Amino acid sequence: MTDFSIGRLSRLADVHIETIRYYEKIGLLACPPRTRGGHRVYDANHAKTLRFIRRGRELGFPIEDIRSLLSMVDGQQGCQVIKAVALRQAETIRCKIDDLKRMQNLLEDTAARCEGGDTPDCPILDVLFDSAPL
Amino acid sequence: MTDFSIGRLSRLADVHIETIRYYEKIGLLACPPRTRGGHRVYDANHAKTLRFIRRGRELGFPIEDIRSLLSMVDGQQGCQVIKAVALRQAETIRCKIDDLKRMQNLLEDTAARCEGGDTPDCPILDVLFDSAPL
DNA sequence: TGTAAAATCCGTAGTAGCTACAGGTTCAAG
DNA sequence: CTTGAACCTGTAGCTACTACGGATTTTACA
Repeated sequence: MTDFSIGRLSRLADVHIETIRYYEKIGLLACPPRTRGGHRVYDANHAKTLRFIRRGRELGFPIEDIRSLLSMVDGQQGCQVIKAVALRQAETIRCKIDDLKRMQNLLEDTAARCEGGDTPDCPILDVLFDSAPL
Repeated sequence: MTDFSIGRLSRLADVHIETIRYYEKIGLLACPPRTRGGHRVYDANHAKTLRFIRRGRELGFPIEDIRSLLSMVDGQQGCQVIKAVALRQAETIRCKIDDLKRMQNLLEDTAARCEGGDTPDCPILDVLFDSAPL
């Protein structure tokens, strides 16, 4: 009832089969028991953990951070450490957003100044050839 | 006068030596002449191209896009194609920003609701265990 | 129960875009 | 002429998967 194959787990958690095996190989997801024939048999706990992992990846956590978070779930660290990891991640993301915004502005402003004609000088190329910092 | 070693080019363009050799290997940067001993000798054109590449990478262009852009510089396509590449890149970046903003909001909101105490239930973990879409 | 198709197995290699070595050679300053 | 910095090549490693090939197992149907 509560047991399912890797294919079913894949659909349940929306994670590719190969990725599930990969997570097992790197020790992120516990090895499940096997059938006599060698097929993996998962249960609800595996599914819960795998969704946790997928969710963390979606939020941009590196694998090693997710590994830490998972050990915290089992451990007794309370919230502080977890909160710290989350805020560090939020800060990392904020920096990425700022970088991307600068890129986007430069690209769109430059493209707007480009008439798209056949003139030999193109402001986009000028920007690319210009080595001023972003 | 206008000639320099790979180390000097590296400092001029702010690109690691290994990366310069990598760009040469994948055919992005022209092979420079060599000294009798086999050391690479660059000139101002190499430097200009390399800065173009670095700038493009900073703006998030994939290598293959940069390769296209470089061939356009030599070619006669005019601005249209270049503008299209730039706008496509701007759009890609906009999507990335949107994704990241959603992640950041979720992380910061959740962390704010976390008291950081030793209570067994942590809203951050709840969010991670929750499989609702972002 | 037999069989055919779908699912799963494992291991390896490939992806992007570098980075880091090891072990040797060459160049430039004094 | 020596010494130490810079350079050479080639290979392996990084992150987080993805794709493949060829064998085996499971499952659904007759």
